[in-house]
Amino acid sequence: MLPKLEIEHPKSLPAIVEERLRNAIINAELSFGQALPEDGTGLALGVSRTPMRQALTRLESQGLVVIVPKKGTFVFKPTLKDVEQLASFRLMLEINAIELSLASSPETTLRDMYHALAAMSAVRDEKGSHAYARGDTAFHESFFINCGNDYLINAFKTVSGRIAALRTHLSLPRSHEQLKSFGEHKAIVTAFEMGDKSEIATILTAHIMRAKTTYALAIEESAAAKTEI
Amino acid sequence: MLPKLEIEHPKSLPAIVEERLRNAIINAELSFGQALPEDGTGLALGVSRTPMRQALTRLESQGLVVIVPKKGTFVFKPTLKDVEQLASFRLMLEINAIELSLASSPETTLRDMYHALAAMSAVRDEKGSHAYARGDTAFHESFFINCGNDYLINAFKTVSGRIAALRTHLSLPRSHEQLKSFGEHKAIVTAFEMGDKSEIATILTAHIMRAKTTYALAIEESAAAKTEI
DNA sequence: ATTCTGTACACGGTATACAATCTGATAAAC
DNA sequence: GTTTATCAGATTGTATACCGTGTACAGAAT
Repeated sequence: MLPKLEIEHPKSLPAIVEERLRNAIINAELSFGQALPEDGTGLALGVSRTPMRQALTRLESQGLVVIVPKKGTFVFKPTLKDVEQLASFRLMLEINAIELSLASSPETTLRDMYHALAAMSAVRDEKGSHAYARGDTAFHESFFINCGNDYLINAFKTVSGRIAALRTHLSLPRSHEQLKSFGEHKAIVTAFEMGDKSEIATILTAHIMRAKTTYALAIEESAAAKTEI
Repeated sequence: MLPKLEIEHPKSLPAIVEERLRNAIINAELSFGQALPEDGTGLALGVSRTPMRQALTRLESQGLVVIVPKKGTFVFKPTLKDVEQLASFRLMLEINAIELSLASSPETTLRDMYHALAAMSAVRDEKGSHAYARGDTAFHESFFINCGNDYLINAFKTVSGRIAALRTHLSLPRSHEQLKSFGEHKAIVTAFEMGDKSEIATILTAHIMRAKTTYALAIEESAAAKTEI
């Protein structure tokens, strides 16, 4: 018997570009509405148009960029309607995912939630860093990783980029919100440990709807700021 | 104020190819696992590899084709696990969509459901035609069209191709199922008219789970047939 | 006869060239 | 001065050439 000597295949260029752009959008290196020309002018990635094009096509299906035929590709720009609909949709996915996780593999889910919670706790005071947001993302991902339904996971993946982008773009300046947010996360874990589904749903609803309000305010503010100028 | 005079832009080649391939997969013109080379060998679409590639990339994100690096692109091949997970996921989406439709625009939803029901009724006896399946698809789409949440619509769109493909590929030979199916659709409309949410959920669950069982059987049969040979 | 290996071929990965079209600016006409 | 016509630049749309990799088949060695 031969020992397993698996090697990792080199990632394809489109995959690398996609990941890089995704992170750039999520971490606010690129701003909403920013143009992303196919030839990569300005973004110093040394790839030709073909892989770039493919990456942009994939990002479009994740809603992170908007491709306007014959005009160009731009980073998505969230509207108030987007924020509201996204929050409702996300709530639906998360409630289903967390209930499935509770039913099928509560131990590993709990472990993953604790991990994320610890990471968030460690960086709670670092203002302006994206570490807390990453922990937040990881916390919510733990429901999906353990829910056991690949389609549900996939549905979350296609919106998680937008959710994460909203978080980093719109919630940084109000870091006192982090306190409330952290408390809610802990409450979710507690309710999960008790196996109280309706309590989980209640807290999750409050949590996500509060986040929605925060983002909605931020969007209105930035819209107001624009008309002032 | 000017009247709105929107024109439809000519569809891009990738969009045409995507739609054509999508329909071909859904209508069983292509079989599961079939290879789809980028240069279109065999498929008489006269386009070059670039738009073909883009179409395949988009179809991959809808789960209709599988792209294996350096090997090729193939029509997806549903497994038992797929069918089960897809049914659960679909059920979740549909229950949410139909409840939203009931809350926000019951009249137009009802109208759309009646339309689809009439179309199904008209072709109920044509065995082997895809007309009934199309009506079925239209019926379920009416929840999403009227639910008012674009993300929910989008999530459904990304799985509707697979659902429709399962329908045409795996349910045709058992056309006596159509009778039961038709009755369930009518029952859904009745419950919707009464505004009875829990009744809707009950029927919808039974409806989708029965479809799941049908597909699961068909897959097991075709797997058994293969090992016999 | 079976297994291994070498080679030819086919296909996807990427880069690039050329065509089509949109945008914005500038100039001309009213 | 306002409107329209024209043109230049830029950017996407599409086709294709080249390269690397995977696969299949045939031939050789055991």
